[in-house]
Amino acid sequence: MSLTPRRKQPEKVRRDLLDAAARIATRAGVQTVTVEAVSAEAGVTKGAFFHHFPSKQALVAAVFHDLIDRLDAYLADAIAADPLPHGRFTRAYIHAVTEPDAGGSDGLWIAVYFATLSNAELRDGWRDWLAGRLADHAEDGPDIALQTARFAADGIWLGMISGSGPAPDDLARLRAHLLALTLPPSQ
Amino acid sequence: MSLTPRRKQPEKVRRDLLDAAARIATRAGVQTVTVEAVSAEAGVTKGAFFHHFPSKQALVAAVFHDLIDRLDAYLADAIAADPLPHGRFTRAYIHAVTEPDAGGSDGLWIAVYFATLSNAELRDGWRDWLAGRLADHAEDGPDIALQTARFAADGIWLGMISGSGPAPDDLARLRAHLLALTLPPSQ
DNA sequence: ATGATCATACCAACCATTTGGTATGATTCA
DNA sequence: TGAATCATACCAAATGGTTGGTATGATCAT
Repeated sequence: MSLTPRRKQPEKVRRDLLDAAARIATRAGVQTVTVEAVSAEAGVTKGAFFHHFPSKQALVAAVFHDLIDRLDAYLADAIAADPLPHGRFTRAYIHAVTEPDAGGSDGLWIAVYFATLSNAELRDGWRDWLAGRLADHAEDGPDIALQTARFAADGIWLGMISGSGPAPDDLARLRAHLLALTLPPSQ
Repeated sequence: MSLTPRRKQPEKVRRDLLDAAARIATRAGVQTVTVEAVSAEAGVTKGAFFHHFPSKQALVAAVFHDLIDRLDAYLADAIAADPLPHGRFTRAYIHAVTEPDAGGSDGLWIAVYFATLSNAELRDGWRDWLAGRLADHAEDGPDIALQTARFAADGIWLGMISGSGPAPDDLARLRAHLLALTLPPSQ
């Protein structure tokens, strides 16, 4: 690990491009994510961009999968740390979606929205991913209370990224309430 | 309604442009809403478009306000028809958001998403509108169960427009469950 | 070791298309 | 006639993508 920086470091450039795209989407909105803007933000030229990605679409897909992977890792950890089986997945999902910096860097979730909603192909990818996770935790699927809690988390997330979300202390109350909803019926 | 063809009717052209924009956004996504596409869909040229709207931004804003007005009318009706005071607004909101053709033409809600999320100014407009409605029905605001139900409705709506929504019968079950959540605690 | 060889990583300039917007002229209505 | 309504033709800017070329570093025969 030499201190003299490697002059060519393709992996880092590729990573920088991915991060730059997410950062720009977070900072200035979806429509400002252009190939040139991403390249400039990463400190590189368009030529380099198209060396690493065959198209802008490919970059978007890469950002998407990158975040999906992060989300998967977060969920797996949270589920493993949860001693109560019932509603595990839903609780982890609530945390991941509701805490802005759950997946790593802050606000990166806006990029998920950007990738997901603005593109039909990735929209299907998101749907399939969610269906897959629900299949992995089949017991969380049909339960109507858990379903409701997950949709409420989605709604809160939508509010957060669209600026009409709850105030911070309201958010904490809501999260606690949603988590309470995931507990088994107190029969 | 004369059979003699083609009298000029500027109001109708303006309406057609608004409807065309919403229709295109619904059919083919946000980024396909261009002034040329909207003009063509309305059976008119760009010249006519810019005669009725000073900019594309103005068109988007008009679509937004148009749908807001429709939503307001729908909510007012639903609230007036609801004999139970507690949770009136939230129930009306659930219906409006959860039933695709609640506001009039089918699927027009995607245009709300398009107008709201893709534009900072209109995002603020949506937030202010929602805050205003909640102020009108202050009793529905802080109640955590009602808050949860509204956010869940938002989440369902998000799923519907992003293709990852619940199946039709699941949707009916969910709506019923959300409506049940709005009833006063059975003390 | 060292020089030739070659693939990878990157840059700078350019291209084709699309987009929002404008200028101007033709019709239509009052 | 004169104002409103629309069409045609055009423009400047931005965008995704391409091209030709350069710099760097790994490989390998010598």
